[in-house]
Formats: sequence, C-alpha cells, structure tokens
Amino acid sequence: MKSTSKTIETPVMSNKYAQKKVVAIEAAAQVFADKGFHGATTQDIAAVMGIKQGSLYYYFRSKEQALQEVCEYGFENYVAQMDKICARAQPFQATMQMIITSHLTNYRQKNNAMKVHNDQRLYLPKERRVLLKELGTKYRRLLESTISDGISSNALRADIDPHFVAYSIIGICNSWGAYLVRDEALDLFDTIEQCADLVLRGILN
Amino acid sequence: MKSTSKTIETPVMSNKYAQKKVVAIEAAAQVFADKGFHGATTQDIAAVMGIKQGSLYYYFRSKEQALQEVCEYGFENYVAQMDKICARAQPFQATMQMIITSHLTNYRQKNNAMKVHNDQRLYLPKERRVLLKELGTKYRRLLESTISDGISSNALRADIDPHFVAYSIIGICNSWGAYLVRDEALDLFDTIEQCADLVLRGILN
Amino acid sequence: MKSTSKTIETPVMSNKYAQKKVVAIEAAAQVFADKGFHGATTQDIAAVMGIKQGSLYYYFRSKEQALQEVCEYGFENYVAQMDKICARAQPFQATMQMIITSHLTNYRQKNNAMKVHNDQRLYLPKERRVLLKELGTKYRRLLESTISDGISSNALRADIDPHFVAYSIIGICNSWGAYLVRDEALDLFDTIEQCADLVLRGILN
Amino acid sequence: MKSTSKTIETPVMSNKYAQKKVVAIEAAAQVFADKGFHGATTQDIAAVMGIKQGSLYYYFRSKEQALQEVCEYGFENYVAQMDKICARAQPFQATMQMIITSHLTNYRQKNNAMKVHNDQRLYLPKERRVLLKELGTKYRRLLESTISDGISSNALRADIDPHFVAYSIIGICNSWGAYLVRDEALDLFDTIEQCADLVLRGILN
DNA sequence: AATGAATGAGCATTCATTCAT
DNA sequence: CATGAATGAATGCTCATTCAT
Repeated sequence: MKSTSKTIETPVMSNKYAQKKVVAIEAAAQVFADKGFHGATTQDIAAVMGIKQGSLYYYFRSKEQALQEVCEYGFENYVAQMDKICARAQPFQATMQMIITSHLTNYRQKNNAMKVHNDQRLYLPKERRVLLKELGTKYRRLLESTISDGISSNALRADIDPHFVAYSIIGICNSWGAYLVRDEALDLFDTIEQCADLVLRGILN
Repeated sequence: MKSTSKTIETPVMSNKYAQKKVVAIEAAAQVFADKGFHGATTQDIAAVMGIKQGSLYYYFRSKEQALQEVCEYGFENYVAQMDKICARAQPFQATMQMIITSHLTNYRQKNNAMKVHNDQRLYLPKERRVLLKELGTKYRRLLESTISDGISSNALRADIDPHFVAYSIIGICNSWGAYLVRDEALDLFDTIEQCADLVLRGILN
Repeated sequence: MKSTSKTIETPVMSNKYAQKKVVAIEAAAQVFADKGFHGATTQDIAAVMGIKQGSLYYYFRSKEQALQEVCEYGFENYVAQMDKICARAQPFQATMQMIITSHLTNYRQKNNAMKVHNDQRLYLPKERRVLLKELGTKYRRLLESTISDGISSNALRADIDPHFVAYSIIGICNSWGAYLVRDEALDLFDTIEQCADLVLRGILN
Repeated sequence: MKSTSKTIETPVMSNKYAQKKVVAIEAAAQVFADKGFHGATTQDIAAVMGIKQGSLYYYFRSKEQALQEVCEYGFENYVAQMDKICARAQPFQATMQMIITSHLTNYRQKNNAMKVHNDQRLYLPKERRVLLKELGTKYRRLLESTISDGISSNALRADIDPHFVAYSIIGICNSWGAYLVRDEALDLFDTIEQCADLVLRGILN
C-alpha cells in the first residue's frame, strides 16, 4: 500500500510543475499555431496560461526553447500513435485508414502542437532539431515500410515509389488538416474517407 | 486610341519605376519565402535590392502592403497560367499534367511569390485579401470545372467530389513544391510524373 | 560576567544563524568581488551558498543590504587589524611594514570583502555609508598619526603631508592588491618588500 | 579650389556622423564613469546625448560595444600622450613629472573615458580587449623603459625593479585621480608635485 | 529555515516607419 | 530617387523581491 501511495505521492511536487509545464506547452502550441512563431509574443502565451509574461520563463528558458518543446511534444505523440498503428497485424487498407484517421483527428482535436511542428519547425536552428530529425526518420520509415509491405503483399501496385507515396500522403493530410482547423463545419469522417479513397484508388475511371 | 494614349502617357520615369517595383516585389518575395512574414525585416528586403531601409518605402507603403503585393503578384501569375491551360481543348489527362507541371515548375523556378501566397497570406488582415479571394475563387472554379468536365466525359470516376479532389491536388503539389525548393537534387520531371500518376490512378493494385 | 551572560543569552538558533550569516556575507563578498555589485545577481550569491534564490532573503533584507554588510564586514576586520598594529610600540619602519603586510595579505587570502569595500562601496547610497565613513575616518587617523609620529621621531622627512602620504600608500597597496588577486604566481613577500621600499626610499639614487 | 573644397566637403556626411559618434562615446564615458558599466543604462547614455534610447543603436551596436569604444578612446588618447612625452630627450625627472602631470590632468579634465578604461575594462569579454591589451603593452613598455633609462643614467637607484615601479606609479596616480574627480577643491598642481616627490624621494628622512 | 512559484519593473535590443535633405 | 537620422513602440529576457507553504 505504502509503496503504491509513494509511487503516486513522490512526484507530487514535480508533478505539479510537470502538469503546469504541459499547460504551458499547450498554450504555446495554441499561440504558435495561430500566429506563427515570429508573430507570436511571449505575452500572448502567458495570457493564455493566465500568468504574467515574466513568469513564463519559469517554464521555458526562451521562446525558441518553447517552440522546440512544442514541436517535440506534438511530434512525439503523433509518432507514438503511428508506432501503435503499424504494430498491428492487419490488412494494408485498414492500416492506411487508421493512419489518415490518426493524422486528421489530431488536427480536428486542435492538436496545435502537431500543426506547429509541421509549419514552424524550420524556424528552429539545426541544433534544436536533432530529436525532431530522429523522430522524423522513424516516422518516415514506419510509413514507407507500411507501403512497402503493401506492395509485397500485392495490395499495392508494384510500380509506385514508397518514399514518394509516403510524402504525398503526408502532404494531402496536412493540407486537409489545415482546412479542418479553419472550417469547423467540415465533416471529419467524410474527409477521412475521401482522403483514403483518393490515395487508394485515384481519380481515373 | 485610348490604349495608345495610355501607353504613351505613362512617362519614362513611370516605366523605370514599374521595373524597379517588380524588383522590389521579387526581393520581398524572396525574403518572405525564406524567413516568413514576421521573421523578415524591411532591412532584409532592402539589402536584397541593394538600397537602404528607408528607401524601401518609396516602393511599399508598409510591410503589410509588401506582403499583399507579393501574394497578388504570385497568385495572379499562377492563375493566369491556369487560365491558359484550362482554355485549351484537350483531353483531361493532358490538362491535369499541365496543371501539375505549372504548379511544380513555379516552385522549382523559385517563384517565391507563389510560395509566399501559399504559406503567408493568412497573416494579411481580411481587408487585404479581397483580390486574393476573388483570384482564389476563380482558380478553384477552373480546377473544379476541369475535374467536373473530366467526370462528364467519363474520364473520371463519377463518385468523386470535384471540390475535394481539387483541394487535394493543391495539397500534394504544395507539399512537393516545398520539397523541390529545399532539395535541389530532386528531379523535377520525375516528381511531376509521380504526382500525376498518384492522383490519377491511386496506389491500389 | 557581562560577556558571559551575553554569550549565554544568544540562543543556539541565533548561533547557527550567525554562523550561516557569515557564510552568506562571504558568499556575497566573493560574488561582488568577481562581478561587481550591479553585475552580480542574488541567484549567483545563493548558488555559492548552495541555497535557492528566495532563501537568500532570510539573511539579507535586500541586495543593497548585502553590499552594505559585506563592506562593513571587510572594512571592520581590516580596521581592527590596523588598530592592533598601531597599538604596538615599535619603530616606524616596522609599523609600516606590518601595515603593508596586513593590506596585501588580505588581498592574497582572497579577502573579497575588503576588495568589495574598496571598489564597490560608492554604489551604496549615502545613508548606508554612515558606519563605513566612521570606520574610514578612524582608519585614516590611525594611518596619518602613524606617519605624524614618524615625522616627530625624525624617522620621516619633515616636509611631507601625512594625509597625502597616507592616501598614496593606500593607493599603491590597492593597486598591487588587485594584481595579487589576478596573478596567483606573483610572490606575496616580494611584493610587500618592494612596496615598502618604494614608499620609504623612493626611486631616486 | 574645387579639390580643396572637395577635400573638405567629401567627408562632410561621415564627418557629421563621426562628430556625433564622438559625442556618443563621451556621453557613454560619462555615464559609465558615474554608475559603472552594469549600473548604467542605455537610456542614461541617450539622455545625456539628448536623443531617444533606441536611437543610440545608430551609434553603437550594443552596450558592450559602447564600453569597448569608450575604453579604446580613453586609452588611445592617453597612450598617445605618453608616446609624445617619452619621445622627448630630457632628464628623467622632467619626464616623470610630465607623465604624472599627464595622468592626473586627464582625470581633472573629466577624461571619463580613461577612468572607465581603468575601472571597467575587465567587464569586457576577452575578445573585446585585444586592442586594449596591445595598447597596454605599449604603454607599459614606454613607462618601464623610461625607468630603465633612468637607472642607466644613474638618475635612479640600481636596485629597483622597473616593472614594479611602473605599476606602482600607475597605482598612485589612479588613486589620486579618482580623488581629484570626487573632490573638486583638491589642488591639481599640488597633487602632481606631491605625487612626484613621493615617488622620487620616498618618505624616509 | 527553506523553497517553489510568481510578479512587476526594468532593460537591451529590434524594427517598422517617418522625414528633411 | 535615395539616404541618413531619428523615433517610438514593442519584445524577449533578467532579476530583485515577495509569500504561502
């Protein structure tokens, strides 16, 4: 019992900080997603958190650090989802459906951090992108080997380039993701379905 | 007559001015494409033009005005191209090929203005986007009716949504366009071909 | 008796506090000596003490208060030494030797508080310098009457101005003291000897 | 005529800038001398110049740059004076008199830049002290060889260390210089004379 | 006795913009 | 046409200080 409660209690203090740090990251994500990294001010972020500007530096060493953490937070989550999806043994089409669903659902649920990662990570200096690069590589590999597997299993045409297709899927999804964020009336499931249909079957008769 | 007098009336200076104004717009486009609207400084733009910061205001009333003009310049060009492409009477696949070619070629030729329009136009206040909206509508209509025509002519499946497909194509093209800008080694014609193939035939076997 | 009761009255906690207060003063002295008053942060001082920034205020009401206490601590010590030296009945040259030794030894032993007093006390508002002024007066009198005595006893030339000479000696010593702090290889006894020699005999042949 | 006027006219614009830059350096010198580098604000300097804070950056790239330029300005002047003094063929005592006069006169004439160099140059990062180090070396050499010459010519005792004596003279002069700045009533010529007398003849009977 | 958390004021610096020349 | 010079407002960031716990 004790040990159980301990396991829960021990990180109480750091938990409080950790909890509020997450709040901080999400506030920053929201603001960066809205105004872009350079268009956002630390004041904006602090306002979303309900604290004063100076206090923000209790959670981030700098604005750039905040961008880095937002990007990592958003991308880590997303890559973890991909990992789970690709780990399941299931036919190709189901996997593709889930990947698109995961991607677009993230946007609709205002996963601002992912949007920020996609749109603003290039404003980070290279040193701050090391982890992101690793995650990106992992992610691309997951997607590309999913497609390669699809080819091997004859589900997909043999003459497509997995790398090219992977990148294209990301492109379509990001494009529709941005749309989903801007237009709340847009139906999520409809969008998912059409994306998948387009990618899988093309438009030719 | 009228047109003649007009051509004559605009004095030489105006011509010189107009020429240098284009230089200014392209300089601004380059800088905005590189650093984003908020990340760019008027000093950056002036430096590219080889003039001093204050002199820039001879060409733009404000930084925002510069962004607006860059966006309009880039998009006008592009929509004009679309117009020409769609005006030709030719089979659907040829049209689609040309559209994608036009889009991606623009990126490869560092048509920064188009990139700026795509990535940064939302930083303009709504009032400054009136013309852009009109152009966008025209553009979407051209693309969508091309697709609708494709459906009518039985070239395309009847169950696709022209609006959705149009938007998706733009998404893929922008995504690959950004890639083409970043990676100079990437082959342009290869990319065009694969884009078209993916959109037209999908990936399923 | 009195002294005994005093020693007993101050409770154990006070003792512990007093001990740690000295640690605090010496930490502040070190940091102020290194970075100057305005260049130092309370965080720096706390770090030297191994406590957190906020906790520093248990020992000092303010940063300025800390500077004041450091100065007083450093100067009181030094003036007390002077007092002892001047109280001894000994020939003038021996006294002068001891004064210079005392001054320079303090620097070499990283008596940062003295350095801070010499270099930074002017950043204190006048109200905070009352005690320091008294100490300074006492110190100057000690030094000047030592010199006056030297004149009376015919050890020194009759035509020198005790005030001027006193101030000059302090100047030389501070100058060499700073050097001693910066260059650890510099020999202490050598320096003392040469200082004394210069002051006493000048450089003329 | 033309050429004459040209020679004068050509640098007119840069002259205006250069003139005001000197004003800027002297304003910075005054403020740094008063409050120390870290205690001074760019606002203080701007106020002395009668311009707004932001405009200061038209003359200095940064506050640190300002400190560097002040130090160099102050020290260059002083070393140049030394150069002239030491170049003259004259007996040792006359040279020494002039050196002390030059040093103390600079202080009395509120040569704040020299004071700043003496007291604040250590707050500059090493990279910013390259020129200052060179000047310092030159200066020390001038002073030391003056003393060495004094020894050679039998004017000075053979058993003194030129380096030590040089440094001590600087120490005394700086000490009295600070005094001269603080106490306007102090007589300049008196101080010079006593400094020289002390250094040359010592205090022993 | 100490700390985590927050604050507010200040500060260096940047930058769009203006304007006389 | 262009520039030098200046401005003012903003912005990221630091830091002394406070206080509940």
